[in-house]
Amino acid sequence: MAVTIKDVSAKCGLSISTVSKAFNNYSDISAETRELVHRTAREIGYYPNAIARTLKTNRSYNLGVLYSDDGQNGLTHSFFAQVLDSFKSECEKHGYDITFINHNVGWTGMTYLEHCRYRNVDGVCMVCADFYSTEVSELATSDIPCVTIDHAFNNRSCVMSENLQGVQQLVRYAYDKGHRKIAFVHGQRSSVTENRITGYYRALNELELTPRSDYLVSALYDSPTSGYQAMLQLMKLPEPPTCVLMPDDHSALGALEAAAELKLRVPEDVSIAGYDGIRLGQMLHPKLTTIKQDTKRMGMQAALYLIDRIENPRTAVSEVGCIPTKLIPGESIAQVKG
Amino acid sequence: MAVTIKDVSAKCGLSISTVSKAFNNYSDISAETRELVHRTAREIGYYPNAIARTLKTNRSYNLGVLYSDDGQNGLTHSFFAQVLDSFKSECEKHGYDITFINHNVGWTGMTYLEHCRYRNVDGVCMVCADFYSTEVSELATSDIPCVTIDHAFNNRSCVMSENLQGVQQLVRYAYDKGHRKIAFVHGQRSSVTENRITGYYRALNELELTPRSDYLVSALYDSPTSGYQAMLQLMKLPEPPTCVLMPDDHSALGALEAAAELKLRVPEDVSIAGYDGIRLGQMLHPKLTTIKQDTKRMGMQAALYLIDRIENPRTAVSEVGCIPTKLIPGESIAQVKG
DNA sequence: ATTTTCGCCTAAACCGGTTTCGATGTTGAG
DNA sequence: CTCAACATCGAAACCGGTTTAGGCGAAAAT
Repeated sequence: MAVTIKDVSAKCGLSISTVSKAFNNYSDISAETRELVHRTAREIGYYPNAIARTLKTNRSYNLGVLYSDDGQNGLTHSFFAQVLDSFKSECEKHGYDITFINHNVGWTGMTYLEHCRYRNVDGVCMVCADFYSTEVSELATSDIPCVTIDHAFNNRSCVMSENLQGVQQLVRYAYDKGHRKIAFVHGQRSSVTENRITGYYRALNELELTPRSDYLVSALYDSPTSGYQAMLQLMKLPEPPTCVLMPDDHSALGALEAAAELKLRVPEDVSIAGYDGIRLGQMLHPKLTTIKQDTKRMGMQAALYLIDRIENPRTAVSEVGCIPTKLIPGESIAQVKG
Repeated sequence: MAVTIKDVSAKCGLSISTVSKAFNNYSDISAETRELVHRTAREIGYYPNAIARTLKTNRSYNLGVLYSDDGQNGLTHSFFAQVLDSFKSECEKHGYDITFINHNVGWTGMTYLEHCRYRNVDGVCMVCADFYSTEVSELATSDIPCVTIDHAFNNRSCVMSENLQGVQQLVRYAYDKGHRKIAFVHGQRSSVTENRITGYYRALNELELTPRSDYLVSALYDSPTSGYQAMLQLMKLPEPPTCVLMPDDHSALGALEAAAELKLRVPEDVSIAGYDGIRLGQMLHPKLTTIKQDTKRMGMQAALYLIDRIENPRTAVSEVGCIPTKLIPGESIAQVKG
């Protein structure tokens, strides 16, 4: 059914090798022949088959994307979806397709690394994965080029959102608005969380506020329910905070819900901030104060790093890209009188 | 680097063919030999390479996913993301990976069909695509098994959300709440839109309400801005509707915004409904009245249909699956006094 | 004892390309 | 006129599997 290199070679009256060389711009093919081959190929709709090419060259022009699908929401996760979307379009510009790497395929479970070899991916990008698992680090330390997002492995390229600075900026913003009792709700253990907590403490320190252990609360990312509970917990304190920084916008929605239930007006009675800058945050009343991550640039940068490592294995060094965040003032942090 | 069938055959002292056959459960391999092969494979971590297998068998265990990435938000589109997520996990259960099909890869543009052949996908699922384009229908009428979601091609399997019934149900709900001036805002031209408009008219007809052309407004899917404008347009009418049905939840958010700007309370002054049932709709005040589409089941069903066509090319017939929707009452449609 | 049948395994072709190496004809230098 | 250099092209090996056709020894049938 599909048209192969044989069809082209037959139609041109040339050998298969010559056609292949013409397509790969070998220097020992005359300009006319090359032209003839290309014209004929276009005529009969020939494209070299990726599978066959891969088998011989071991270059699939296929990149793996690894994320933890164990969590309830994989592709639905808005941060991940945005990064992925951008990563994907950059890859396509360079002629790469993408494939999801997982360990639940059909048979007896393959590991991530095995899945990568099974599909001959040229490289792999890891986002929102469980970076502490042995399976992930096995892949990270393998010979397969890889880039990580929001986590740094030794000697591997990575793209980091400036989480530390982001939270710092947010705390300062709250401080400038007159808040002194600023609580921080953090997500699950991860590099991101660690950086954000560090940012929180660093900001408090800078502003000469004494950290209180009851103002540091644990919750889950992307979970309104969990955010709801964290908010309740904080508001029940004998001395509740006047401003609460949530792990992300979705959990902030849970916090807003909790505030509403407690008959607390936002931001008059209590201030709340999110993180991520999802579109819907700006459609709320009050508009959500939040930190916008530049997901578009993160995905693009990751793709560029990865492709660079693949196409220039010698010269390419592992790079670390820091992508700046941006504070979106919104209206959910109120000005407090001194 | 990677371990191949040769390594297994060498270690077992068997020929390559025997190893291959042992792996593919050929009957002319003794139980002991088969056992030996499998054990050795497990020991040295061998998995048959998908690329090599595909080349010979023309079965890639790879499925294409086609969606229109021309729109601004591809993977970010919440309906699409949900369907895809479910489709993907069902595929993985059956040992299939997925690849995105597009026509922007590297070179001179391949068509969708060419991309499918280029990657040897076993089948392709089309969602949120431009079903009216020649390129898409070329693929749909090719010999590659395919399944569509929310659009029916002749003689091809498809999964349809019950859009007609969904809208009908929504109109009836509004009617039962006392509304008589019910406007319908629809999205871009597509089967979905056509079905929904039909559902709208059919419901009006059933309820003996006379349709008014000024109550049928055009907007865009997934666009708060567009929803905002549509809402303004409707509210400026000399005789504005008391209830507005929006194309989806996101555009409903735009409509809510417009209402707020016009100092209209929802639902006291005007009622608004969405479509899709996104999580955030239920976190608003008032909670959004909407129709929940069973995206999970849609994705799963599509995968099952597609895999069935692939694995049983003889017996499989094109099937049409209708996935029921569910009304989520919410609070954004008010009871109106007769 | 000879032939048939069977059970088990291997050799080799093949999938659709890429790439090495050599063949051929042409040209330029000596 | 001879020989080297160059420009073009093709034959064949190869990538890692699958699959067909056939080989070989042992058991069963004649």
